[in-house]
Amino acid sequence: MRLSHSLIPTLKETPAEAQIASHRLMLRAGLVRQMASGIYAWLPAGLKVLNKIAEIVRQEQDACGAQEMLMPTIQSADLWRESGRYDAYGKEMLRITDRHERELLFGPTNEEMITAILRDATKSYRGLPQVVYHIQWKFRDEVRPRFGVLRGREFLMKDAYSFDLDYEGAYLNYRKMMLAYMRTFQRMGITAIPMRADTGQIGGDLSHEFHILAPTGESGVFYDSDFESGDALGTGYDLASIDAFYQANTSKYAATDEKHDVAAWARVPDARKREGRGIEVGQIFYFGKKYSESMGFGVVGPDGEKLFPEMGSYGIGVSRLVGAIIEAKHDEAGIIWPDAIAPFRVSLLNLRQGDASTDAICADVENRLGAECLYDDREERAGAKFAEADLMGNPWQIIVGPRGAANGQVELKRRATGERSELSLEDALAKVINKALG
RNA sequence: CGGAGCGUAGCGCAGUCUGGUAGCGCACCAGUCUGGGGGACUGGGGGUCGUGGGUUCGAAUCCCGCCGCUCCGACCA
Repeated sequence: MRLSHSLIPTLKETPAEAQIASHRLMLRAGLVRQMASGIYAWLPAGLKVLNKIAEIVRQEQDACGAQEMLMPTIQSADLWRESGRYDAYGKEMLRITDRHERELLFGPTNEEMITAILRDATKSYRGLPQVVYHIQWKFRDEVRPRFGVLRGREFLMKDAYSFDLDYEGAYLNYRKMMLAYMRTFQRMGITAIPMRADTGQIGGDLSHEFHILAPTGESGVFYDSDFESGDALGTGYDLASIDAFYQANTSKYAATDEKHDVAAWARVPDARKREGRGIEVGQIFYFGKKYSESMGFGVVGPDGEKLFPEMGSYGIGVSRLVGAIIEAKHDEAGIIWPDAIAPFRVSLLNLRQGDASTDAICADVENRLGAECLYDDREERAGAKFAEADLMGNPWQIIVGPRGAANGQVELKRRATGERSELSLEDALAKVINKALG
Protein backbone atom coordinates (compact mmCIF):
# COMPACT_ATOMS: atom_id res chain seq x y z
CA MET A 1 0.00 0.00 0.00
CA ARG A 2 1.27 3.44 -0.86
CA LEU A 3 1.17 6.03 1.86
CA SER A 4 0.53 8.83 -0.61
CA HIS A 5 -2.84 7.26 -1.46
CA SER A 6 -3.78 5.81 1.91
CA LEU A 7 -6.27 7.05 4.45
CA ILE A 8 -3.73 7.09 7.26
CA PRO A 9 -4.11 10.62 8.56
CA THR A 10 -1.22 11.04 10.96
CA LEU A 11 -1.00 14.01 13.29
CA LYS A 12 2.06 15.89 14.35
CA GLU A 13 0.33 17.33 17.35
CA THR A 14 -1.76 15.58 19.94
CA PRO A 15 -5.49 16.27 20.10
CA ALA A 16 -6.35 17.89 23.42
CA GLU A 17 -8.78 15.19 24.57
CA ALA A 18 -6.24 12.36 24.55
CA GLN A 19 -4.78 11.88 28.00
CA ILE A 20 -2.88 8.62 27.84
CA ALA A 21 -0.21 7.28 25.52
CA SER A 22 -2.26 4.70 23.65
CA HIS A 23 -5.08 7.13 22.93
CA ARG A 24 -2.67 9.83 21.76
CA LEU A 25 -0.78 7.38 19.58
CA MET A 26 -3.90 5.83 18.07
CA LEU A 27 -5.04 9.28 16.99
CA ARG A 28 -1.60 10.44 15.89
CA ALA A 29 -0.84 7.27 13.93
CA GLY A 30 -4.18 7.57 12.12
CA LEU A 31 -5.70 4.34 13.46
CA VAL A 32 -9.00 5.71 14.75
CA ARG A 33 -11.10 8.83 14.95
CA GLN A 34 -13.67 9.56 17.62
CA MET A 35 -17.21 9.94 16.30
CA ALA A 36 -18.98 10.50 19.62
CA SER A 37 -18.10 10.02 23.27
CA GLY A 38 -16.72 6.49 23.58
CA ILE A 39 -17.48 5.65 19.94
CA TYR A 40 -14.76 5.31 17.34
CA ALA A 41 -14.35 4.86 13.61
CA TRP A 42 -11.57 2.42 12.71
CA LEU A 43 -9.49 3.75 9.84
CA PRO A 44 -7.66 1.37 7.49
CA ALA A 45 -4.49 0.84 9.53
CA GLY A 46 -6.44 0.52 12.78
CA LEU A 47 -8.80 -1.98 11.22
CA LYS A 48 -5.88 -4.09 10.05
CA VAL A 49 -4.67 -4.39 13.63
CA LEU A 50 -8.17 -5.09 14.92
CA ASN A 51 -8.62 -7.83 12.31
CA LYS A 52 -5.26 -9.42 13.07
CA ILE A 53 -6.07 -9.55 16.77
CA ALA A 54 -9.52 -10.98 16.06
CA GLU A 55 -7.99 -13.63 13.81
CA ILE A 56 -5.57 -14.82 16.50
CA VAL A 57 -8.45 -14.94 18.97
CA ARG A 58 -10.50 -16.91 16.45
CA GLN A 59 -7.76 -19.44 15.75
CA GLU A 60 -7.17 -20.13 19.43
CA GLN A 61 -10.87 -20.40 20.18
CA ASP A 62 -11.23 -22.91 17.36
CA ALA A 63 -8.17 -24.77 18.65
CA CYS A 64 -9.71 -25.27 22.09
CA GLY A 65 -12.87 -26.65 20.59
CA ALA A 66 -15.20 -23.64 20.58
CA GLN A 67 -17.44 -23.13 17.57
CA GLU A 68 -17.77 -19.74 15.94
CA MET A 69 -21.21 -18.25 15.33
CA LEU A 70 -22.62 -14.74 15.13
CA MET A 71 -25.41 -13.24 17.22
CA PRO A 72 -27.04 -9.87 16.51
CA THR A 73 -26.16 -6.60 18.20
CA ILE A 74 -29.80 -5.81 18.87
CA GLN A 75 -31.73 -7.94 21.33
CA SER A 76 -35.26 -8.14 22.63
CA ALA A 77 -36.00 -6.81 26.12
CA ASP A 78 -38.19 -9.85 26.78
CA LEU A 79 -35.17 -12.09 26.72
CA TRP A 80 -33.57 -10.09 29.48
CA ARG A 81 -36.76 -10.09 31.54
CA GLU A 82 -36.52 -13.88 31.63
CA SER A 83 -33.21 -13.81 33.44
CA GLY A 84 -34.21 -10.84 35.56
CA ARG A 85 -31.35 -8.74 34.27
CA TYR A 86 -33.46 -6.24 32.31
CA ASP A 87 -34.00 -4.19 35.42
CA ALA A 88 -30.81 -5.23 37.19
CA TYR A 89 -28.51 -3.99 34.45
CA GLY A 90 -29.51 -0.39 34.95
CA LYS A 91 -28.56 2.61 32.89
CA GLU A 92 -25.52 0.98 31.40
CA MET A 93 -27.83 -0.81 28.99
CA LEU A 94 -28.76 1.15 25.89
CA ARG A 95 -32.49 0.68 25.48
CA ILE A 96 -34.21 1.23 22.16
CA THR A 97 -37.83 1.32 21.08
CA ASP A 98 -38.77 0.41 17.53
CA ARG A 99 -41.64 1.79 15.41
CA HIS A 100 -44.07 -0.70 16.93
CA GLU A 101 -43.14 0.42 20.44
CA ARG A 102 -41.35 -2.89 20.99
CA GLU A 103 -38.60 -2.71 23.55
CA LEU A 104 -35.15 -3.59 22.28
CA LEU A 105 -31.64 -3.09 23.50
CA PHE A 106 -28.13 -2.93 22.08
CA GLY A 107 -26.50 -6.01 23.57
CA PRO A 108 -23.90 -5.47 26.31
CA THR A 109 -23.30 -9.26 26.45
CA ASN A 110 -25.08 -12.40 25.28
CA GLU A 111 -25.73 -14.90 28.09
CA GLU A 112 -29.50 -14.64 27.71
CA MET A 113 -29.48 -14.92 23.95
CA ILE A 114 -27.17 -17.92 23.73
CA THR A 115 -29.11 -19.67 26.49
CA ALA A 116 -32.32 -19.12 24.54
CA ILE A 117 -30.71 -20.50 21.40
CA LEU A 118 -29.44 -23.62 23.16
CA ARG A 119 -32.77 -24.05 24.96
CA ASP A 120 -34.45 -24.21 21.60
CA ALA A 121 -31.90 -26.46 19.92
CA THR A 122 -30.87 -28.87 22.65
CA LYS A 123 -33.36 -31.16 24.36
CA SER A 124 -31.20 -34.11 25.39
CA TYR A 125 -28.10 -34.57 27.51
CA ARG A 126 -26.61 -36.13 24.37
CA GLY A 127 -26.46 -32.65 22.85
CA LEU A 128 -23.97 -31.47 25.48
CA PRO A 129 -21.36 -30.25 26.06
CA GLN A 130 -21.41 -27.25 23.75
CA VAL A 131 -18.97 -24.37 23.54
CA VAL A 132 -19.72 -21.52 21.15
CA TYR A 133 -18.36 -18.03 20.65
CA HIS A 134 -18.78 -14.98 18.52
CA ILE A 135 -16.87 -11.78 17.88
CA GLN A 136 -19.37 -8.97 17.83
CA TRP A 137 -19.77 -5.31 18.73
CA LYS A 138 -21.18 -4.60 22.17
CA PHE A 139 -22.52 -1.44 23.69
CA ARG A 140 -22.35 -0.43 27.34
CA ASP A 141 -23.45 3.06 28.13
CA GLU A 142 -20.57 3.87 30.43
CA VAL A 143 -21.08 6.84 32.69
CA ARG A 144 -17.68 8.11 31.78
CA PRO A 145 -16.00 6.81 28.66
CA ARG A 146 -12.28 7.59 28.59
CA PHE A 147 -8.84 6.50 27.50
CA GLY A 148 -9.87 6.06 23.88
CA VAL A 149 -10.73 2.48 22.98
CA LEU A 150 -9.71 1.23 26.44
CA ARG A 151 -13.00 2.40 27.87
CA GLY A 152 -15.28 3.04 24.95
CA ARG A 153 -19.01 2.56 24.97
CA GLU A 154 -19.03 0.59 21.75
CA PHE A 155 -16.40 -2.15 21.70
CA LEU A 156 -15.58 -5.36 19.88
CA MET A 157 -15.60 -8.38 22.12
CA LYS A 158 -15.11 -12.08 21.72
CA ASP A 159 -17.54 -13.83 24.03
CA ALA A 160 -17.74 -17.57 24.42
CA TYR A 161 -20.27 -19.66 26.32
CA SER A 162 -19.99 -23.20 27.58
CA PHE A 163 -22.78 -25.60 28.52
CA ASP A 164 -22.03 -28.79 30.40
CA LEU A 165 -24.00 -31.50 32.14
CA ASP A 166 -22.04 -31.34 35.36
CA TYR A 167 -19.51 -29.34 37.31
CA GLU A 168 -16.60 -31.51 36.15
CA GLY A 169 -17.34 -30.71 32.54
CA ALA A 170 -17.79 -27.00 33.23
CA TYR A 171 -14.58 -26.89 35.21
CA LEU A 172 -12.72 -28.57 32.38
CA ASN A 173 -14.01 -26.02 29.90
CA TYR A 174 -13.07 -23.22 32.27
CA ARG A 175 -9.51 -24.49 32.45
CA LYS A 176 -9.33 -25.08 28.70
CA MET A 177 -10.45 -21.54 28.11
CA MET A 178 -7.79 -20.21 30.44
CA LEU A 179 -5.18 -22.09 28.43
CA ALA A 180 -6.63 -20.78 25.17
CA TYR A 181 -6.47 -17.24 26.55
CA MET A 182 -2.86 -17.53 27.63
CA ARG A 183 -1.90 -18.88 24.22
CA THR A 184 -3.86 -16.11 22.54
CA PHE A 185 -2.11 -13.34 24.46
CA GLN A 186 1.29 -14.93 24.03
CA ARG A 187 0.83 -15.04 20.27
CA MET A 188 0.13 -11.31 20.32
CA GLY A 189 3.50 -10.73 21.91
CA ILE A 190 2.24 -9.67 25.32
CA THR A 191 2.32 -11.10 28.82
CA ALA A 192 -1.08 -11.36 30.45
CA ILE A 193 -1.49 -12.61 33.99
CA PRO A 194 -4.59 -14.51 35.17
CA MET A 195 -5.88 -13.08 38.45
CA ARG A 196 -8.64 -14.13 40.78
CA ALA A 197 -11.53 -11.77 40.24
CA ASP A 198 -14.99 -10.67 41.25
CA THR A 199 -17.86 -11.78 39.07
CA GLY A 200 -19.82 -8.51 38.95
CA GLN A 201 -22.98 -8.39 36.84
CA ILE A 202 -22.48 -11.84 35.39
CA GLY A 203 -22.75 -13.63 38.72
CA GLY A 204 -21.15 -16.90 39.77
CA ASP A 205 -18.30 -17.91 42.01
CA LEU A 206 -15.21 -18.72 39.95
CA SER A 207 -13.61 -16.09 37.80
CA HIS A 208 -10.26 -14.88 36.54
CA GLU A 209 -9.34 -11.61 34.90
CA PHE A 210 -6.40 -11.39 32.51
CA HIS A 211 -4.27 -8.31 32.94
CA ILE A 212 -1.58 -6.80 30.77
CA LEU A 213 0.97 -4.96 32.86
CA ALA A 214 1.20 -1.27 32.06
CA PRO A 215 1.87 1.73 34.29
CA THR A 216 -1.34 3.43 33.16
CA GLY A 217 -3.56 0.43 33.94
CA GLU A 218 -6.85 1.06 35.72
CA SER A 219 -6.40 -1.73 38.26
CA GLY A 220 -3.82 -2.16 40.94
CA VAL A 221 -2.35 -5.67 40.73
CA PHE A 222 -0.24 -7.91 42.98
CA TYR A 223 1.54 -10.89 41.50
CA ASP A 224 4.35 -13.37 41.78
CA SER A 225 7.30 -12.51 39.55
CA ASP A 226 7.22 -16.07 38.21
CA PHE A 227 4.44 -14.90 35.90
CA GLU A 228 6.85 -12.61 34.11
CA SER A 229 8.54 -15.49 32.33
CA GLY A 230 5.21 -16.00 30.53
CA ASP A 231 5.80 -19.55 29.30
CA ALA A 232 3.76 -21.76 31.62
CA LEU A 233 1.57 -22.74 28.72
CA GLY A 234 1.52 -26.51 28.69
CA THR A 235 1.53 -28.36 25.44
CA GLY A 236 -1.97 -29.29 24.38
CA TYR A 237 -5.59 -29.83 25.29
CA ASP A 238 -5.29 -33.32 26.72
CA LEU A 239 -6.39 -33.60 30.33
CA ALA A 240 -2.89 -33.98 31.78
CA SER A 241 -1.58 -30.90 30.00
CA ILE A 242 -4.56 -28.81 31.01
CA ASP A 243 -4.21 -29.90 34.61
CA ALA A 244 -0.53 -29.10 34.71
CA PHE A 245 -1.10 -25.75 33.08
CA TYR A 246 -3.95 -24.75 35.37
CA GLN A 247 -2.06 -25.89 38.44
CA ALA A 248 1.00 -23.88 37.42
CA ASN A 249 -1.00 -20.73 36.76
CA THR A 250 -3.29 -20.75 39.77
CA SER A 251 -0.90 -21.92 42.46
CA LYS A 252 1.11 -18.71 42.23
CA TYR A 253 -0.22 -15.50 43.69
CA ALA A 254 -1.92 -12.98 41.42
CA ALA A 255 -4.83 -10.71 42.33
CA THR A 256 -6.29 -7.32 41.58
CA ASP A 257 -6.61 -4.92 44.48
CA GLU A 258 -10.31 -5.84 44.83
CA LYS A 259 -9.41 -9.46 45.55
CA HIS A 260 -6.10 -8.85 47.24
CA ASP A 261 -5.54 -11.28 50.12
CA VAL A 262 -3.02 -9.86 52.54
CA ALA A 263 -2.43 -13.15 54.33
CA ALA A 264 -1.71 -15.09 51.14
CA TRP A 265 0.43 -12.25 49.83
CA ALA A 266 2.54 -12.43 52.97
CA ARG A 267 3.50 -15.99 52.09
CA VAL A 268 5.02 -14.94 48.74
CA PRO A 269 8.80 -14.56 49.09
CA ASP A 270 9.69 -10.88 49.13
CA ALA A 271 12.03 -11.23 46.18
CA ARG A 272 9.12 -12.40 44.01
CA LYS A 273 6.54 -9.83 45.10
CA ARG A 274 5.49 -7.47 42.36
CA GLU A 275 3.01 -4.62 42.62
CA GLY A 276 1.92 -2.67 39.60
CA ARG A 277 -0.91 -1.59 37.37
CA GLY A 278 -2.82 -3.76 34.95
CA ILE A 279 -5.22 -3.38 32.05
CA GLU A 280 -7.91 -6.01 31.96
CA VAL A 281 -8.13 -7.59 28.53
CA GLY A 282 -10.19 -10.67 29.29
CA GLN A 283 -12.26 -12.40 31.93
CA ILE A 284 -13.60 -15.90 32.35
CA PHE A 285 -16.50 -16.98 34.54
CA TYR A 286 -18.01 -20.17 35.79
CA PHE A 287 -21.51 -19.43 37.07
CA GLY A 288 -23.28 -22.78 37.16
CA LYS A 289 -27.01 -22.86 36.58
CA LYS A 290 -27.78 -19.19 37.03
CA TYR A 291 -29.13 -18.70 33.51
CA SER A 292 -30.13 -22.24 32.62
CA GLU A 293 -32.45 -22.34 35.62
CA SER A 294 -33.82 -18.81 35.44
CA MET A 295 -34.51 -19.18 31.73
CA GLY A 296 -35.84 -22.70 31.94
CA PHE A 297 -33.19 -24.41 29.84
CA GLY A 298 -33.26 -28.05 30.91
CA VAL A 299 -32.31 -31.17 28.99
CA VAL A 300 -33.56 -34.71 29.48
CA GLY A 301 -30.95 -36.79 31.28
CA PRO A 302 -30.07 -40.47 30.81
CA ASP A 303 -32.70 -41.53 33.32
CA GLY A 304 -35.41 -39.26 32.01
CA GLU A 305 -34.83 -36.58 34.62
CA LYS A 306 -34.47 -32.90 33.83
CA LEU A 307 -30.94 -31.47 34.06
CA PHE A 308 -29.99 -27.81 34.02
CA PRO A 309 -26.66 -27.23 32.29
CA GLU A 310 -23.67 -25.77 34.08
CA MET A 311 -22.51 -22.67 32.26
CA GLY A 312 -19.50 -20.47 31.88
CA SER A 313 -18.77 -17.39 29.83
CA TYR A 314 -15.48 -16.11 28.54
CA GLY A 315 -14.70 -12.66 27.17
CA ILE A 316 -11.79 -11.01 25.40
CA GLY A 317 -11.89 -7.27 24.71
CA VAL A 318 -10.70 -7.30 21.11
CA SER A 319 -10.86 -3.55 20.50
CA ARG A 320 -9.54 -2.85 23.97
CA LEU A 321 -6.51 -5.02 23.20
CA VAL A 322 -5.44 -2.60 20.49
CA GLY A 323 -5.12 0.18 23.06
CA ALA A 324 -3.79 -2.09 25.79
CA ILE A 325 -1.00 -3.43 23.61
CA ILE A 326 0.06 0.07 22.62
CA GLU A 327 0.00 1.02 26.27
CA ALA A 328 2.47 -1.78 26.94
CA LYS A 329 4.50 -1.38 23.73
CA HIS A 330 5.52 2.16 22.87
CA ASP A 331 8.27 4.70 23.38
CA GLU A 332 8.62 8.49 22.99
CA ALA A 333 8.67 8.20 19.21
CA GLY A 334 5.54 6.11 18.81
CA ILE A 335 4.03 2.65 18.71
CA ILE A 336 6.14 -0.53 18.73
CA TRP A 337 3.87 -3.20 17.26
CA PRO A 338 4.52 -6.86 18.03
CA ASP A 339 5.12 -8.71 14.73
CA ALA A 340 1.91 -10.71 14.85
CA ILE A 341 -0.49 -7.78 14.95
CA ALA A 342 1.27 -4.87 13.23
CA PRO A 343 -0.83 -3.22 10.53
CA PHE A 344 2.08 -3.81 8.15
CA ARG A 345 5.12 -6.00 8.57
CA VAL A 346 7.32 -3.42 6.83
CA SER A 347 7.50 0.32 6.40
CA LEU A 348 9.38 1.02 3.19
CA LEU A 349 11.02 4.44 3.12
CA ASN A 350 12.16 5.98 -0.14
CA LEU A 351 14.49 8.73 0.99
CA ARG A 352 14.77 10.32 -2.43
CA GLN A 353 11.44 10.11 -4.15
CA GLY A 354 11.91 10.63 -7.87
CA ASP A 355 15.45 9.24 -7.94
CA ALA A 356 15.56 6.52 -10.59
CA SER A 357 17.54 4.04 -8.52
CA THR A 358 15.67 4.40 -5.23
CA ASP A 359 12.32 4.39 -7.03
CA ALA A 360 13.21 1.15 -8.81
CA ILE A 361 14.37 -0.61 -5.66
CA CYS A 362 11.26 0.45 -3.75
CA ALA A 363 8.94 -0.71 -6.51
CA ASP A 364 10.67 -4.09 -6.38
CA VAL A 365 10.35 -4.39 -2.60
CA GLU A 366 6.72 -3.34 -2.76
CA ASN A 367 5.92 -6.03 -5.32
CA ARG A 368 7.61 -8.76 -3.39
CA LEU A 369 6.13 -7.94 0.01
CA GLY A 370 2.63 -7.23 -1.21
CA ALA A 371 -0.02 -6.30 1.33
CA GLU A 372 2.39 -6.36 4.25
CA CYS A 373 4.34 -3.39 2.92
CA LEU A 374 3.49 0.24 3.58
CA TYR A 375 5.46 2.25 1.05
CA ASP A 376 6.19 5.84 2.03
CA ASP A 377 6.33 7.28 -1.46
CA ARG A 378 5.55 10.85 -0.49
CA GLU A 379 7.62 13.86 -1.45
CA GLU A 380 8.89 14.31 2.07
CA ARG A 381 12.31 14.77 3.49
CA ALA A 382 14.07 11.85 5.13
CA GLY A 383 13.50 13.17 8.64
CA ALA A 384 9.75 13.36 8.21
CA LYS A 385 9.63 9.81 6.87
CA PHE A 386 11.69 8.46 9.75
CA ALA A 387 9.51 10.21 12.30
CA GLU A 388 6.28 8.91 10.79
CA ALA A 389 7.59 5.37 10.41
CA ASP A 390 8.57 5.32 14.07
CA LEU A 391 5.20 6.77 15.03
CA MET A 392 3.26 4.12 13.12
CA GLY A 393 5.45 1.43 14.62
CA ASN A 394 5.61 -1.28 11.97
CA PRO A 395 8.22 -3.79 13.16
CA TRP A 396 10.63 -3.44 10.24
CA GLN A 397 11.75 -0.43 8.24
CA ILE A 398 13.47 -0.89 4.92
CA ILE A 399 15.22 2.37 4.18
CA VAL A 400 16.25 3.05 0.62
CA GLY A 401 18.50 6.06 0.07
CA PRO A 402 20.65 7.18 -2.86
CA ARG A 403 23.91 6.37 -1.04
CA GLY A 404 23.10 2.77 -0.42
CA ALA A 405 21.37 2.35 -3.75
CA ALA A 406 24.60 3.27 -5.52
CA ASN A 407 26.33 0.19 -4.14
CA GLY A 408 23.42 -2.19 -3.95
CA GLN A 409 22.64 -1.76 -0.26
CA VAL A 410 19.53 -0.93 1.70
CA GLU A 411 19.19 -0.28 5.39
CA LEU A 412 17.10 -2.50 7.62
CA LYS A 413 15.87 -1.13 10.92
CA ARG A 414 14.12 -3.01 13.69
CA ARG A 415 11.62 -0.67 15.31
CA ALA A 416 11.65 -2.36 18.73
CA THR A 417 15.40 -2.16 19.29
CA GLY A 418 16.43 0.63 16.96
CA GLU A 419 19.04 -1.74 15.58
CA ARG A 420 20.04 -0.96 11.98
CA SER A 421 22.19 -2.70 9.46
CA GLU A 422 23.25 -2.08 5.87
CA LEU A 423 22.84 -5.11 3.70
CA SER A 424 21.83 -6.27 0.26
CA LEU A 425 18.18 -6.13 -0.69
CA GLU A 426 18.01 -9.92 -0.84
CA ASP A 427 19.41 -10.30 2.66
CA ALA A 428 17.06 -7.66 4.02
CA LEU A 429 14.01 -9.31 2.51
CA ALA A 430 15.08 -12.72 3.73
CA LYS A 431 15.47 -11.40 7.24
CA VAL A 432 12.11 -9.67 7.26
CA ILE A 433 10.26 -12.64 5.87
CA ASN A 434 11.92 -15.28 8.05
CA LYS A 435 11.47 -13.32 11.20
CA ALA A 436 7.83 -12.78 10.47
CA LEU A 437 7.25 -16.47 9.93
CA GLY A 438 9.15 -17.43 13.08
C1' C B 1 -24.76 10.53 39.14
C1' G B 2 -21.72 14.45 42.33
C1' G B 3 -17.68 18.19 41.31
C1' A B 4 -14.77 21.18 37.56
C1' G B 5 -13.84 22.91 32.74
C1' C B 6 -13.89 23.50 27.47
C1' G B 7 -16.31 24.40 22.39
C1' U B 8 -12.75 30.12 17.44
C1' A B 9 -9.59 26.80 10.10
C1' G B 10 -7.90 19.63 9.63
C1' C B 11 -4.68 19.80 14.59
C1' G B 12 -2.65 22.90 18.72
C1' C B 13 -3.96 27.61 20.53
C1' A B 14 -4.53 33.43 21.21
C1' G B 15 -8.48 36.94 21.09
C1' U B 16 -13.67 36.96 25.59
C1' C B 17 -12.20 40.19 31.58
C1' U B 18 -12.57 45.94 29.08
C1' G B 19 -18.26 44.79 22.64
C1' G B 20 -16.02 47.94 17.05
C1' U B 21 -16.65 43.25 11.94
C1' A B 22 -11.10 37.21 13.41
C1' G B 23 -5.46 36.01 14.32
C1' C B 24 -0.76 32.81 15.25
C1' G B 25 1.94 28.00 14.68
C1' C B 26 1.58 23.36 12.29
C1' A B 27 -0.99 20.95 8.31
C1' C B 28 -2.91 21.96 3.09
C1' C B 29 -2.11 24.14 -2.39
C1' A B 30 1.66 26.42 -6.14
C1' G B 31 6.75 27.41 -6.89
C1' U B 32 12.19 27.79 -5.80
C1' C B 33 16.13 26.02 -3.02
C1' U B 34 17.24 21.78 -0.09
C1' G B 35 17.95 16.41 0.46
C1' G B 36 19.64 10.59 6.15
C1' G B 37 15.81 12.32 11.93
C1' G B 38 9.24 16.38 11.33
C1' G B 39 14.31 22.02 6.55
C1' A B 40 14.02 27.23 4.43
C1' C B 41 11.95 31.08 1.45
C1' U B 42 7.97 33.32 -1.68
C1' G B 43 2.95 33.32 -2.88
C1' G B 44 -1.99 31.24 -1.85
C1' G B 45 -6.75 28.73 -0.12
C1' G B 46 -9.70 27.65 4.08
C1' G B 47 -13.61 29.81 9.73
C1' U B 48 -22.21 31.64 9.44
C1' C B 49 -16.31 31.83 16.29
C1' G B 50 -21.07 24.58 18.87
C1' U B 51 -26.42 26.07 18.58
C1' G B 52 -31.08 28.99 19.47
C1' G B 53 -32.77 33.31 21.54
C1' G B 54 -31.92 38.12 24.06
C1' U B 55 -29.31 43.02 25.11
C1' U B 56 -26.92 46.72 21.78
C1' C B 57 -26.08 51.33 16.49
C1' G B 58 -22.74 47.04 16.62
C1' A B 59 -21.67 40.45 19.83
C1' A B 60 -16.42 35.35 19.21
C1' U B 61 -16.71 38.90 23.41
C1' C B 62 -22.36 40.53 27.75
C1' C B 63 -27.18 37.59 29.43
C1' C B 64 -30.47 33.08 29.17
C1' G B 65 -31.63 28.20 27.21
C1' C B 66 -29.99 23.90 24.61
C1' C B 67 -26.29 20.54 22.42
C1' G B 68 -21.50 18.39 22.31
C1' C B 69 -16.79 17.12 24.40
C1' U B 70 -13.11 16.59 28.36
C1' C B 71 -11.11 16.10 33.34
C1' C B 72 -11.55 14.41 38.93
C1' G B 73 -14.66 11.00 41.83
C1' A B 74 -18.25 6.70 42.21
C1' C B 75 -19.03 2.57 38.19
C1' C B 76 -16.89 -0.81 34.55
C1' A B 77 -14.84 -6.20 28.99
